[in-house]
Amino acid sequence: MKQKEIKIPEATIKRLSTYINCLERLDAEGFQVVSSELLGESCQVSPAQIRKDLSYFGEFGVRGVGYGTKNLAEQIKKILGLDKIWPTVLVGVGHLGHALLNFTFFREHGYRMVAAFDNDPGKIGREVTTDVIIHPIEKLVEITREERAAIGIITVPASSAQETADRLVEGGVKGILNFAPNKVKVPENVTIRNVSIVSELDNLAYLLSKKHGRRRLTRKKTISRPPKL
Amino acid sequence: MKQKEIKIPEATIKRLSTYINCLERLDAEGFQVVSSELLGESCQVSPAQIRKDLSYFGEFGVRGVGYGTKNLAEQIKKILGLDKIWPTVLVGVGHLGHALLNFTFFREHGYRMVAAFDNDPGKIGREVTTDVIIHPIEKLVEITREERAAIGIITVPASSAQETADRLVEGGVKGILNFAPNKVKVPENVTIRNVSIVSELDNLAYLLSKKHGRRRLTRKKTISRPPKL
DNA sequence: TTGTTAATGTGATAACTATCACGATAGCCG
DNA sequence: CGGCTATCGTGATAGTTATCACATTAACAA
Ligand SMILES: NC(=O)c1ccc[n+]([C@@H]2O[C@H](COP(=O)([O-])OP(=O)(O)OC[C@H]3O[C@@H](n4cnc5c(N)ncnc54)[C@H](O)[C@@H]3O)[C@@H](O)[C@H]2O)c1
Ligand SMILES: NC(=O)c1ccc[n+]([C@@H]2O[C@H](COP(=O)([O-])OP(=O)(O)OC[C@H]3O[C@@H](n4cnc5c(N)ncnc54)[C@H](O)[C@@H]3O)[C@@H](O)[C@H]2O)c1
Repeated sequence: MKQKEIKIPEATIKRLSTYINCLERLDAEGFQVVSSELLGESCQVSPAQIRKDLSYFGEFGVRGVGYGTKNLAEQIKKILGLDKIWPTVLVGVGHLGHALLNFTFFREHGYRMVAAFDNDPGKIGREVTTDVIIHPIEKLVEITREERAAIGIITVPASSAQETADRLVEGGVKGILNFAPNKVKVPENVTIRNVSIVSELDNLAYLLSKKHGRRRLTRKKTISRPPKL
Repeated sequence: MKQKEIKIPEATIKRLSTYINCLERLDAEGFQVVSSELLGESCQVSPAQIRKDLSYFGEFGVRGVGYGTKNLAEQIKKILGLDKIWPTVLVGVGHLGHALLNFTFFREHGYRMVAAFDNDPGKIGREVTTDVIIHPIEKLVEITREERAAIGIITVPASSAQETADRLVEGGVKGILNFAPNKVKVPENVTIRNVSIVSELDNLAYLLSKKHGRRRLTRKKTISRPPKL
């Protein structure tokens, strides 16, 4: 496949990440070779979708046979840049930050937590995991620079999210994963992704109230005005 | 707008959830009225997109003026079913489960944690928050039924995710939010949403390695075969 | 070597989603 | 009360993503 300046769907990238997981599980179950059908069954994506997703990046299978399980996982990791280590810092060691720092899955998949920061004096200096201690927020820029962290994770309250993002950018990170519910602004050359757990729940609530709630009103003009101004 | 059997884009629902947040912030900042432009600026969505999203559900604005901030937030909550309380249970009170149970935002936005479950005897009976105690996993079906929980949150290790989902379904939940990295199967009438934090990070890694990595190879046939079988 | 088989890779097509451009209209002011 | 202005609501259009269908081809067996 030619690799011109083809636009790759964002959804494809998201799926590739899940393929890795499924492939690792299938590999553990003893499948040395998987067809797009088996992989699709395993991660709930249509076989055609899988083949299309992969076709953006090259040819990884053998016609009439399938894909080498280990090999394909390896190739996808390379595509996603997970063959390299990504030094990562986290800001805001509260409930969620603590959970993320203790999530071993990350370090097993290409990310290395190199530092954590908080502004609560009571937390400074504590070891969260064996290799990460909590630094004062004032040292964020310095340490982030020093460690050449490429990714920053924001788990501070919404009110501090923007200033935290600014500091991370100053520290030189190129990507930010933001768990605070408000969007933050970053320069052009920094990538930001927002994780909105609440939106996911809300989505669920919407689907449930549509299916199990009272009947939907049909063909009725629904106008709901704001109070007179 | 007529409300026939129009298909509403999933992306619209996701955005509606974020609009609520932005509206609440703008309201707190003193804006009694917002235009689609201001709201769009605030939550980084185009004004046209916002108007289109809303138009699926009715007319909520005043031409030449804008939307009543409080009113619009209220209306969107009604659309998403957040005007009702959703009794919710959580299974697996580890690092992540603990963080979610302590996330006050949920209860302020229509969700009520009615019970938590774990299979670790050491955790049973402990109070996680003032109103939630940890029950043994064996009582899941019974208590979930009793409390009429509509939503279940899965924060157990991947290996236990499927059996947990099965129990939740047996307990009568109609929607599941799954944080385990593997997809689980549920009956037709139950809605499942997967939250993949790792995928989000991987997405970031992909974008970064594309932008900041070595030059992309262009127009070269990239074939990477699995080892000879 | 050649035919058979199974599963890939991909162009064409359908479905979905976002953007645009503008007509409609509420409020305001003279 | 009529014209002006700001902003909504929406049909038309462009762009994006998923699905389909099948030609292609590696492996294997005879
Ligand atoms: N807890 C969850 O399950 C959950 C889920 C989704 C989103 N979030 C979001 O994640 C963020 C953190 O949530 P949490 O529950 O962990 O909150 P938390 O209050 O437990 O933790 C916040 C931490 O950030 C620190 N902090 C505050 N201001 C800071 C600053 N300016 N610089 C550095 N550190 C600072 C605090 O000391 C605290 O340790 C919030 O924005 C929340 O909305 C949380
Ligand atoms: N920690 C994170 O930041 C994070 C992020 C993304 C996804 N996840 C996923 O969330 C899940 C939980 O992660 P964690 O870090 O909280 O793990 P954890 O080990 O801290 O917690 C798991 C909890 O589940 C309980 N448990 C195990 N099997 C159970 C069963 N069969 N029934 C009931 N309870 C059971 C354990 O006793 C434990 O309390 C995992 O699937 C993980 O991949 C975690």
